[in-house]
Amino acid sequence: MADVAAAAGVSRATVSRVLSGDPAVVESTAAAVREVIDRLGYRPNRAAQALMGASRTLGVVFGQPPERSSALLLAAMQEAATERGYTLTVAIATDHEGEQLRRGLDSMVDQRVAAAMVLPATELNAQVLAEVEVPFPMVSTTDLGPEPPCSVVALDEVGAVDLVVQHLQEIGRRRIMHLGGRRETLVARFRRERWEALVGDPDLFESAGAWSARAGYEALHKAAARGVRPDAVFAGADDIALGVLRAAAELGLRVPEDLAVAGFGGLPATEFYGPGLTTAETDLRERGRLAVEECLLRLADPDAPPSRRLLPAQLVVRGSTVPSA
Amino acid sequence: MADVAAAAGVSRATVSRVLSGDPAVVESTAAAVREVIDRLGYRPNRAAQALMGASRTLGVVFGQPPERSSALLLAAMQEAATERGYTLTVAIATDHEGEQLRRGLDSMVDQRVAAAMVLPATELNAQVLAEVEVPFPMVSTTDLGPEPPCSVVALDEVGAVDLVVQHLQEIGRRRIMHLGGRRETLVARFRRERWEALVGDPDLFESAGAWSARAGYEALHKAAARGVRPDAVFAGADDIALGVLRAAAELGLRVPEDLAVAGFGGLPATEFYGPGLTTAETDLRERGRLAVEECLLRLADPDAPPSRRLLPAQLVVRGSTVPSA
DNA sequence: CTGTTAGCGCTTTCAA
DNA sequence: TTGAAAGCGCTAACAG
Repeated sequence: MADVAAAAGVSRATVSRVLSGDPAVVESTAAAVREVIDRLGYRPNRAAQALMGASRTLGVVFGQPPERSSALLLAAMQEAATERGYTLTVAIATDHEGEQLRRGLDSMVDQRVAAAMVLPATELNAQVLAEVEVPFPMVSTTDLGPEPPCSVVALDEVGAVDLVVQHLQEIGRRRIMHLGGRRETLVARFRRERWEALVGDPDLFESAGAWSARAGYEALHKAAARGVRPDAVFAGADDIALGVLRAAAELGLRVPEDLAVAGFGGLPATEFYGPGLTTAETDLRERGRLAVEECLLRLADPDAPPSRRLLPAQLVVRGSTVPSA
Repeated sequence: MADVAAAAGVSRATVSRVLSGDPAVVESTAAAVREVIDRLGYRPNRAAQALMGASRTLGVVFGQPPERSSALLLAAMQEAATERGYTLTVAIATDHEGEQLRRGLDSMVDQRVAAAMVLPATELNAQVLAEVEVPFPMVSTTDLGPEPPCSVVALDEVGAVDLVVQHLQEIGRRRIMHLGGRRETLVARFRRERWEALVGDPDLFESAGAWSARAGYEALHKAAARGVRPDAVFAGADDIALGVLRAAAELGLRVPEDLAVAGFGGLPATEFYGPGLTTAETDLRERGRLAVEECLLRLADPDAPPSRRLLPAQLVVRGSTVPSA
């Protein structure tokens, strides 16, 4: 930086101001400095910047083992962050006690991140989020209900469930079963509660206990053994639905005639799950992008109240609920 | 840190030594300092540490849009890094020109990472890797062939292809077609080359152009239209195989009787792809862990020659090649 | 074995 | 509108 300053015939302070886009610098000086900066290929030292408080890095904390969807979210965040001159640092918390999330946040504090995006996943993690004190703004990418303790940019779970269940009802299904994912999880509860509000028969619920195909497979068999006879399944995740498809075949149920099956998530591969899986697609790119945006907004205005943005899902109808032409 | 030093009745330098586990500090002093450290809940400022050169963060640069497998890799790296007191910062490069990879590495330089793990993905990115000059050790998580420009911790592609193709041959298949993934990609070339060495009929190749189910679906149809009549398909990725399964059904081919199908990757969900997908499973946890290990090894001994560790795949045989009992 | 003394590269008052 | 000076929190010689 001293070199740049010398070459441009200004002080280091001025170079610093140009770097941060300080409008106080007169344009002619600024232009000259910028010219020297890229002639010399100068790049500021992030660590030194961070030392002064104004770090240009955002934290990402995942409260569950990363899946394809978290990867997509991360990619979107990374892209948006890069565009704004920020970099990303990540932590992953996969325990059941919320302890790792706390540690992950500690690590973000140590690194002096400007703000953090958190995917709390479980109820316990959400609680940690509500209680923890950190010196930077946070935004959750999972909904935390009304009056959230921090900003939220998440999927509109209620709306998404409505989309799926109403579709199932519109095609004439009356015994719509729900197969929930990992129990400890916030979204498992949201989805179940909304489904129950719409369907009203708790007996048609079965927890798969995980978001996997195997879990879905076993859950449908278990339900069948219990004597439950649904004419539709609303699976809590696409992979759960994949397992259901196999179980249905083994139970002699034709899809969609005897059993309509809908997933949740909208993985690209779902087009080829069985006869094509009907599913609620969520825009993870948009979610990641908005999460970064929200971070920067909070940075700009630290004492604005936390906002809550819920993004709509989109229903994709395929052969698993409506026979294709 | 000054507070800790004062409370422990030592100098800041000693606190710093205790923190870095300097054996020069006598155990009694060290213990006293540690006691004060966690009584006061002191946590060192990473940025300040980084300013001195010895940053405790590792970079991860993905050369492709992150998928489930990169997510798994990232999780494993994160876990291993945390264990060793390191944190992770990530960049993603998805362009076709290698430009973004260069930028990603620049950003790692700016952040003064101690070392970086890179997944170059494409040939162009590998070239960038070979040419770029960075002030930290790098380890590639994709193989770069013999005499790599940096350390490599990757899947043994040759061995994995052998596993799959030999299995197909052992069950009596003679016309083993290969459906390759994204063309620009290093592993697409490795897999194709090894398949060709084993099978010897370039006519049985078709590029799907991407790693997706849709790409696999279209590729098999295209091959069929071309008049190719394979009795087995070795897909370059699990999702490609998923698309193949559907295309096969549409072509009136029974799996596995008329067409044996094998995937590559070992996604958990493959158990429920069609009749269960035979696939080459790779241990991403291990790969991530070893990549971190290799970073630390290089950090400890900067002028050791780059090493090349290739991890074996494991064949999982399922109904898509061998009818289940 | 431990303390003193200089910085690392940047930002930010405060003056000019 | 710009410059001078004073750190941010830590580590690394160099003494002692």
